[in-house]
Amino acid sequence: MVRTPSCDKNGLKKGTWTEEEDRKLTAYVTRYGCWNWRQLPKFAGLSRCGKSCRLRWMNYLRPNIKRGNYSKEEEDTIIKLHESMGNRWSIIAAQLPGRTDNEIKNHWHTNLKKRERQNSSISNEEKHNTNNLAPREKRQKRLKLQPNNCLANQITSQIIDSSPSSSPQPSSSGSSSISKDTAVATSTEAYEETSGNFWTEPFLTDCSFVSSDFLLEQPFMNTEYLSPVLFDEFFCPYGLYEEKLNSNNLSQIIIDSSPSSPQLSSSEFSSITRDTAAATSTNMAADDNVTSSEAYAEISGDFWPQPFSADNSYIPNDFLEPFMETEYLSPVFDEFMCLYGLDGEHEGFN
DNA sequence: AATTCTATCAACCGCCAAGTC
DNA sequence: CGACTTGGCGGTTGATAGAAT
Repeated sequence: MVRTPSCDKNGLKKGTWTEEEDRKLTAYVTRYGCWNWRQLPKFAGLSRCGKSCRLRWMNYLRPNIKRGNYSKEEEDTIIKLHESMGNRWSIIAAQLPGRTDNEIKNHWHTNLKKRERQNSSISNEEKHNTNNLAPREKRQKRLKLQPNNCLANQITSQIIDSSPSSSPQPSSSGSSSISKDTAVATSTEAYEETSGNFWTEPFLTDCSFVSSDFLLEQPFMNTEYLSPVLFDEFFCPYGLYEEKLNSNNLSQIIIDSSPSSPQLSSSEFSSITRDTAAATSTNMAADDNVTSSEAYAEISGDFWPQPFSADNSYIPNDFLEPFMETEYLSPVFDEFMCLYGLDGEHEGFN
């Protein structure tokens, strides 16, 4: 049932995933999220293409994947949805928590298709014509199709309503991966709290488990040190951007990227975080007798492609110590600490 | 016991839409 | 505005387990 491992022309491994590879991928995505699937294998130490990693994670390693036999309710749902929507497996999967589109597709082809054939004779001319089309034509037809089925409309609109493109959220790809994976990276309790219907409602993260008063009291709120990106992300869920930015005289950058607030597009977000780095570098330059461009390079340099290799030695280690004594864990706490070389010192919290 | 057939499902492939440069 | 990149989707493949002969 598994493919024999082989390598493609670029030396990337193909075929069955080993336990070691699974461990590496799980460890990396759990800790850092999938900030870029294409780059991810390089930093996770995997000789796989990004697509393969994504597929493995989405279909097998992701938390809360339900495996094993399908209940009658699940099968009925699949059949009903397939009747109304055809092979739109991702939409069908969205209605079955824990099931992946690939798994549903396989189950359909191996079990349910036969049952449906037995139960009903296909008389619909439209269906007949559609089934005779080449895959590409089917896809084009499907994309042009205006759903006229109530159930299909209802489900599609539900999904669109919670999608990043229809609500004012950060980037579709960026934010969805951040929000999903941030939840994964959080402690178990927090993850359960934030996940709920997480996979179908990815933008409803509830961060009420940390008090904003508590954060505002922390020493780093008064510091001039500001991480270019992770600091922003760190405060993002708590809606504390404005306070922090104002405290750093960065009021020209008014942002609030909290998941429940009006959002930014990914381009807006990245330009703002770059701007934040630039502004921070100006402060650094004043303090450290370096040019702002040098400081900027130090901060932002390879930050996006290599988010955890930035040299942040300008942050004093004792700066975060009081915070490390808290029981509160931010969704990006690990990343935050890792960036400053403090990872591992707070393991007791988990 | 050996061989053939069938079912299963993880993984690959190509295409497309959206985002970015 | 066009080229390029990325993530996501659905169709398909192919190795293997288990059943049938």
